[in-house]
This record gives sequence, C-alpha cells and structure tokens, in this order.
Amino acid sequence: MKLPLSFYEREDALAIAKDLIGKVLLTNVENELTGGIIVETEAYLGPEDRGSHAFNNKRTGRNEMMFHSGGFVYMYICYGIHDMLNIVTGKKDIPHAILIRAIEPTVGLEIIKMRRENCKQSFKLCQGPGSLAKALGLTKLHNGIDLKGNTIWIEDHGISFKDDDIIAAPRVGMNFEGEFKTVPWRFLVKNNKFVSRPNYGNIKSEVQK
DNA sequence: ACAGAGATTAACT
DNA sequence: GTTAATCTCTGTA
Repeated sequence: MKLPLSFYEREDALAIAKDLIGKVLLTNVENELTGGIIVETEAYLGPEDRGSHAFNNKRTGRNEMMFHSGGFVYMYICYGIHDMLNIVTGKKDIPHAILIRAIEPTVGLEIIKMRRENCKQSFKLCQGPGSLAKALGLTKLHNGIDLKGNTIWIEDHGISFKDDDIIAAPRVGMNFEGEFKTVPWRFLVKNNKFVSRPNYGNIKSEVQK
C-alpha cells in the first residue's frame, strides 16, 4: 500500500531519506507499470544547505516545488540532459527534498530495458538519478505530481535492511567548499550492486542508531 | 545579452 | 581517465 502523507510531512528529512531505503517506487507512464526497490537516496535540507537548489531561500520557477509541503515530486534537468526525481518532504515553505539516486528494478523489467536500450548490464538499468528517471519514463514534465495519485507513488512492501547494512556517505557532485560538502546525507545499501558510486567521498560511516 | 557552471551519463582512449 | 552532450539559472554588463 502507498505510504501515507504523514510519512512525507515529517520535518526530519534525513530520517525520511533513510526510511525510503527499501521502499518500492512505482510509476505508471504511458500505461506501463515500472518500478523497484529504492537502494540509494540523498537529502537536501533547507536554506542553510549550500548544496541545495534552495540555498539561501533562493526561489525560482525551477525549484518552486521544493517549497511545497511533503508528498509531491520535484523534477529538474541537470547538465541539460538528465531528468532527476526528487521527493518533496516536510512543511510548506521549508525546502526539503530527497533525491532518489538508484533502485533495484523489479516491476516492468521489459519496459525498463526498452527505455534504456543502450544499457547492457542489468544492474545499471536504474543506477544513478539520470538513468533511474529514464528507466521509469520520467521527465521534468512530471514536476509537481502528487504521490497520492496513480502516476508516481511509493509503497511499503515490508522490505527492510539492517541498520548495519545502510551506509551514510557524502553527497555526490558537491563542488564547493565547507561543511555541507561532506555531510553524510547520502544513504545507500552496503554491498548492493544497484547502487551508484559506492566508494564516492572517501568518508564512510554507519548510520547513527 | 551572453558566458559559465551544474544534485550526470555513456562512449571514448 | 577524459570528454562530449546541451537545458536552466546566475552573475556580469
């Protein structure tokens, strides 16, 4: 069943990012059902986060969805080419969002392989945020979608990883200096081949209990 | 008005 | 390891 709105509206975005590991992301685009188990996420927190699009409360047409209340989709294009899927969390006017970086595809594998026709290795089908969006048929046109609807949603199938098997690491692509460059706000499943860049950041620490 | 950088990927050498 | 692909927002004028 779908996660309740209360899951997304919590103010602790780091807890949500970690809790999303093991949940099942599903999309129904062009009448094709696709999805899989979330194995990697990254949290972007509020106006203080130098790595966030909403740093310093910067508010533009592109990132407006980050200021929405939780339970909605924020999508944008990176490097002019790749569409990225984020889950908006927390309260209205506080720009929290979780980037979904990788899933283990389990639903609609044939469709996913067609959308990713150039991908030869099955474990790379949804590995990395750009690949993930392409595999699930998502583009920036899906920005603003409500996760309560039937286009993009997340379910709890009772899958859970032990705390010891979830690693917190620095986020990918933080090209600036300072505290927020290395905060361990990326969560990934240890020894999972569907995860992107497992050794990135050189700082590995286990999630605090 | 225009140059530059970015939450990246895949195809090269 | 290096690089091209190429959209959107920002800083500078």
